[in-house]
Amino acid sequence: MPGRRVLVAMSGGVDSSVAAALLHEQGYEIIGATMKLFCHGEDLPDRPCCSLDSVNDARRVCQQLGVPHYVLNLESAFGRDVVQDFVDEYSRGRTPIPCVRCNTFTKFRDLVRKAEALECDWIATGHYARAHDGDLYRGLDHGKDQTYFLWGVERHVVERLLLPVGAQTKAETRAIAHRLGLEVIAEKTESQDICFVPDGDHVKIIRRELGDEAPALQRGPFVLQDGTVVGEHDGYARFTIGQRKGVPGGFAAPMFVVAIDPGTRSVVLGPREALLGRGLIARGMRWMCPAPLGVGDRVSVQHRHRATPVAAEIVRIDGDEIELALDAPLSAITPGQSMVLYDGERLLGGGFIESGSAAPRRPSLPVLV
RNA sequence: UCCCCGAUCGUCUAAUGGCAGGACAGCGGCCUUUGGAGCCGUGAAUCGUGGUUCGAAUCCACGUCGGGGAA
Repeated sequence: MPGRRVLVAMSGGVDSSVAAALLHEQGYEIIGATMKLFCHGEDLPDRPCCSLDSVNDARRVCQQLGVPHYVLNLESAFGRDVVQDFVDEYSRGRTPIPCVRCNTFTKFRDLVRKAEALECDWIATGHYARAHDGDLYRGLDHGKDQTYFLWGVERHVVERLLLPVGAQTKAETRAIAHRLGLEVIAEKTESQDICFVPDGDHVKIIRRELGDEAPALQRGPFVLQDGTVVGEHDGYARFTIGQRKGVPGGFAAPMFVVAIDPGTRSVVLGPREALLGRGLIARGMRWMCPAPLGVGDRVSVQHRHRATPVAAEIVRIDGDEIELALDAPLSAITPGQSMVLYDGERLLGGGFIESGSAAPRRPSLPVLV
């Protein structure tokens, strides 16, 4: 019989502050915790999360609620599991998704550890998602749904997870913040950019970690799919599949990055149609649902944040590798990004995209014997 | 040292005597807890100097630059 003590992850933003306040209102015993994931050096103002200001905002909300507040220093784990991977992925010509790795390897894992140390019965966050009996469902406000970033959280964590804002809209959350007197944070802007990249320039991080000589930061050719060289770029780490910004002009139609080849440092360009794929392979597959699905099962796949999911069939599973045949083509299937499987609103699991393919693997047809 | 051909936004190009237009790139905004995309908005050019003409990117002369040819 679980009690009422809950450890709330508080970033200092609107969502997690309201989450804490709502649970407090409902009679839970709240303990606030702010995770310090990295050090910005000389602290930058107005960072939506992880800045000194944010820690102070979270502390202030806890004071207002009259509850304790802890700061968890997770800098070394975050550096190892998130920042290092971020840099490695770019070096390999892939596009990392640090938010997923942070949720999977840092945030929730250490939050649970701290919750156990404090003998909490529950943990809570300000994510727009809904948890019921160990399953995770999309946030009621589909425009704000964050399940795409949460597929790596383990089921036993979800079983103890409270997500108070997941069943309401962002507008409602802000309204509640005002009602509860959380004026300072009620109108904070949405967090954006990668939290450990202060000014949105991720190349700086790569340079800091790998130095100016890193191959991913050296000049290289822009080439068309037939091999024609059409220009020069300042480092393939500045590009991702589907990107249009920064590619040379002079074509009749917009051109997009369709591939990155770290071996030759080539950034391959092609028209919009060249981005379409009917097959997808992912690795690091994790299932959140109690019983993993198998070959022949049908799912709904989302291959990037805020993309519309498409129906697909599982055509192969080898260990943690999975291959899907898509009913409809997806654009810009990007190695390194997440693909998340759903059954309607319910999150089934996810993995990291290894590759897409133009032609789907032949779906398994029923064999008549 | 002669003869051709060419030169228009950052790029590719349209306008062949009548307001220099488009595409792509750029920039700004919206959107967004990754990177992108998308949507809305926006700045940007006739190689130079003369001449012809009511009017020149367009015709003429000279020059500059680029490409090709010529002992």
